[in-house]
Amino acid sequence: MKNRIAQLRKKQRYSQAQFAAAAHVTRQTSNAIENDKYDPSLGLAFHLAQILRVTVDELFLYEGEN
Amino acid sequence: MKNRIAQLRKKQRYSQAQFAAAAHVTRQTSNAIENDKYDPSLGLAFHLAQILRVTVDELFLYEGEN
DNA sequence: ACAAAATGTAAAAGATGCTTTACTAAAAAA
DNA sequence: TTTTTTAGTAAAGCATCTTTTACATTTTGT
Repeated sequence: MKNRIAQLRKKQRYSQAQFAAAAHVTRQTSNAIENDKYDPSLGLAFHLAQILRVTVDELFLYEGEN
Repeated sequence: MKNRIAQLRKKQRYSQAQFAAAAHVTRQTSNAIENDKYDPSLGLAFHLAQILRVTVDELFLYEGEN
């Protein structure tokens, strides 16, 4: 699943560390998600979307992968 | 996190078993999610939303829980 | 060029999601 | 009421997500 985290994070001038702190997760988690190492939990997906002021559907691009 | 799965599933006249089959998960998984035992993975959330023809944001109600 | 900040990555451990097997209870249909 | 279908629940095991600690590389600022 692809996402637009990096794009939107940069637009709001967050570093990965700042963004991770805002989301109450570690920088490693934030980085892994941003770089498609794995998908976040649903709750975290909502939280990230909220911080970036978009919907979950706008932040993540689901392509029937499975 | 609350959800509207039961409501929308019934509207489309799926049994839990039929719905689970459509989603390619077990009936137990479908039932547990529907009854708020745990949240689905993000991928499954998208899949369920797709089957019920709503967005993830419409299907799940995030209330800043955590 | 040098220092500082930001990003990428890895391994181990704990937490959560999903499956399998199996059994019970409630609701619908006959 | 009896049968059949649908829904709820539980425990064990494997898979995935997240943290912690730690280090390497790249980018930015001076």
